[in-house]
Amino acid sequence: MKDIAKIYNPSEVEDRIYDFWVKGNYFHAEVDENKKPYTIVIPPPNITGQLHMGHALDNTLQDILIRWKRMSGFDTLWLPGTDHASIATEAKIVEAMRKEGITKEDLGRDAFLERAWAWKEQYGGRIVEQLKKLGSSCDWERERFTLDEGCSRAVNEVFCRLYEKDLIYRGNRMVNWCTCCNTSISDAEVEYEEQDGKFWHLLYTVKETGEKLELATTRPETMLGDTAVAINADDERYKHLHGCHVILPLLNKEIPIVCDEHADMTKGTGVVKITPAHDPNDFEVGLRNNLPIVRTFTYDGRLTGAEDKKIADELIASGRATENEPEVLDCGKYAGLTISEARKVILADLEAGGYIKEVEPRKHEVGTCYRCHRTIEPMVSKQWFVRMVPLAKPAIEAVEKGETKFVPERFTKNYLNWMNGTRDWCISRQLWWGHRIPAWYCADCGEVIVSKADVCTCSKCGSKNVSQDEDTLDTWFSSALWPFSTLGWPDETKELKHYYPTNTLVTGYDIIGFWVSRMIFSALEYTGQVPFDTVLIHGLVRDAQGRKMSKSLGNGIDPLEIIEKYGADALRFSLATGNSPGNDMRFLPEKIEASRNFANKLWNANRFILMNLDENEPAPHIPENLAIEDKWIISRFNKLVKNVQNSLENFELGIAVQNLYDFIWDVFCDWYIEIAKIRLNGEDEHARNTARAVLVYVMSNTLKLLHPFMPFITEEIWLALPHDGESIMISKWCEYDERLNFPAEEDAMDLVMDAIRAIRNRRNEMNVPPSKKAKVVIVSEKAEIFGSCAAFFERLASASEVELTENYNPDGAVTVVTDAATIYIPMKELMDFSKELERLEKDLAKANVDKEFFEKKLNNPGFVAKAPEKVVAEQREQLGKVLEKIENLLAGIEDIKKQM
RNA sequence: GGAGGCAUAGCUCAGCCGGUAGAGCGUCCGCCUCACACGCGGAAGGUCACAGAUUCGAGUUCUGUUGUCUCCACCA
Repeated sequence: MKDIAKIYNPSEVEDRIYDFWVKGNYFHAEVDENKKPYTIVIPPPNITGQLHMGHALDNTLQDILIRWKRMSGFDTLWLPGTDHASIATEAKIVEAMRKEGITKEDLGRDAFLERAWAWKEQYGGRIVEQLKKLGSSCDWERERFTLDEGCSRAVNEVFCRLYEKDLIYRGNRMVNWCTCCNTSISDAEVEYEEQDGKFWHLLYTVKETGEKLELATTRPETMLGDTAVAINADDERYKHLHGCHVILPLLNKEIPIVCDEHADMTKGTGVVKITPAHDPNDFEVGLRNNLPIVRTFTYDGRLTGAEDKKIADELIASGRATENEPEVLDCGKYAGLTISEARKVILADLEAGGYIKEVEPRKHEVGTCYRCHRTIEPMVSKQWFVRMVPLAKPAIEAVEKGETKFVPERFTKNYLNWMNGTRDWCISRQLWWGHRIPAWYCADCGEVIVSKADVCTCSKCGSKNVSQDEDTLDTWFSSALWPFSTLGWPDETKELKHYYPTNTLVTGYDIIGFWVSRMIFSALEYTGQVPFDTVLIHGLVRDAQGRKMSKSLGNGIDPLEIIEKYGADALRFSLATGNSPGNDMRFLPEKIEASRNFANKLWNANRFILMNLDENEPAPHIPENLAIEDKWIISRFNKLVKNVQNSLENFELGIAVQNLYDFIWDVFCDWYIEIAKIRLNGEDEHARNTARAVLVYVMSNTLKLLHPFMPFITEEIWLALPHDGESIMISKWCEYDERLNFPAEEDAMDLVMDAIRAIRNRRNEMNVPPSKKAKVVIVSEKAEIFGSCAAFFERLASASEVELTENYNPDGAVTVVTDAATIYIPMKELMDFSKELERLEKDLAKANVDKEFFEKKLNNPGFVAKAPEKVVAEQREQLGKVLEKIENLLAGIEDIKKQM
């Protein structure tokens, strides 16, 4: 028999096993109409990304589900891929170029895209390799990329269809503008941060009455773009000003006082300055009151000047301007200043002119870009939008009807809130890396042509002077199509028919709005079906202090380092343990060590079994002539199968893993293996064979249940044991079998184990070392059971011999009482009678408390009448046990007293 | 302002359908027992945040309070 290391070394095993699986082609899915499909599409990680704990958790959960379903006989597909992550990737490339002293504009679009693809080639594969280290059993042959040909085709198809249905439109709207990334971003991409700001109270002079009108603002630098001030129509303070005007300071421009519901009488002075081009609310006020929209900021965050004005004026003069086209102001002396510089200069000028009444400190939430965390500027800009109301409606209904379920259920509400509140989705981005918008503009007649195919000629005027929109689509636009674009949509492929709709989507609660909701409405619109039946939501992995892991804090834990040090199985096990759906979890070093120890325990249990096997040990089976302990462990294992199955079906992976841990460690290793040693070391060959067969049967099948959680070590061990089939990952999942329940043996073992524990406990209390063996005398009505298990006491309770008797006349014996037996250990030299008496009386007091508890319950007519029969019977049984124990204790006390 | 999570042993967390509270780590005691010291045996430690309600019975359901965290909206 070859040497097996005492300590399991995952790094020696994991890569080898992964290669073995890949060679066996076990991850690959081929449409099999005879099998029920089970499909998961991976949340595609960004190509710029490195595997972090969030990915590790997300993919561990997916791999557990997919491996379980694969073993359960489903035609399983786990479809992997990566996301081009337009803004994040472009930012990284631009940053890298900056270090070389090159800008995007230097390169031009085509050369830039070449660089981007090269980047993708270089880094896109990295995260995939990292997912493999984790053990992910994805079908790598079907790996996709959101910017690959198929996905791009789906994107164009969708864009055109939505445009034809007027669900996509282009227009001047208020958008969130990042002056750093130089692009618009969607509402979902804005993160609000509390900042210390100031509240400036300004004085605008009313032209007609000469009075000073006080209004307050947090953004004085936008005042050059003011085109009105608003008051509430019902505000008694300002009724005399209806129809009047104010003189805008610094510009000396006359702007109207308008009445609008937006002006809140209860806030501040009730007067609001209106800047339609640079504030979302003011934009709405502007539309309602037909106010001019005057843009004073450039898209790269400076104040507009003569050149900017000229361009805008030309556009307006050409007649090409569309609805809500903003005018542009030449800001004169302020032109070219950055927005923050402008604030200082404008404030200084207002101060000098006596226009500032007071300055008040104020905390407020400022919108920042989720990518670069710079302040977002609200800007009126011409962008493409998806009309959300008609699309959201069916998506809300489908979830309300339960066609897609969230686990845990509470996230349904989260989703519905998001869907109900969502505004039109700004989908165009001023970026190059992404799906270019399939729209062409005719320079001669202004026609907009949206087309799947490239356009060279204007369909309206025949001009060749057409050019494609420079912008690309929001990266989430393609992610939204992921569950079906990856299966070949818009073609009716056999994969799409078989694997779609997918089954489980596993993701974090942080992207329900970004991604989950968009997949649901997209799928309903284009495929007429929900994209998945269940969304399994998990929480964030936090650091030991409960903080979010982040780059800036530097508190992230690298899963790859953990894998290297402890093994992927230990990492996966840690992430699955104690994890309940939707809840955040902390990553503690102790936990990973505990998981590593568990793997090692398993390794050594197997080492023990292998050491005892014959060379020609038969494959796992249940042998004849089972001993009581065999029936007990088989019965317990059968229960484990049921529990694990139930837990997995309810997505309670943390509970499943806990059941496995307890069974393997506490039940199988600490009891069954120890007891099996009796027969293994004995002379009876039949008994030896039986014990070996049961060890192999239970171990091998338990490994199957554990395999989804710890794929590597279970495969390594399973292959080392006698086995049928080539790999555990394609072996048949265990099924609960009513015929393998042995309740009588379970009860009997409970009595015996209880007695063994009681003896150990008492010996410990008396500081008797395990090496000091002592005779054990058992007095019990269930002598037969104890008789058949006598050897267990020798092995596990330091018994030198076991005597069963109906009457025992103790002469200096320690008394140990359980509800099934009174046990005497003659150890006269160690006896202290008064202490012994004290102990027994203490036990008696405790037993009497228990007795009262159950009696009170059972004497309660309400309980007996209303509680389920089963519960009443259980309580009666408990009481019976307590009464027996009391009887045994009283007898023991009598004996002691006699001897004193 | 709206919505939601969490509050259980010293620490980190489980606890599904309501029926005298569990794990890991830590602590204490004893063991190198022929698979494993990444181990074995034993012990201590909890008014399950607080107050009500429902129920024969509540850590578990409902209402409120407090603390804490998160998401969404808004703040001119």
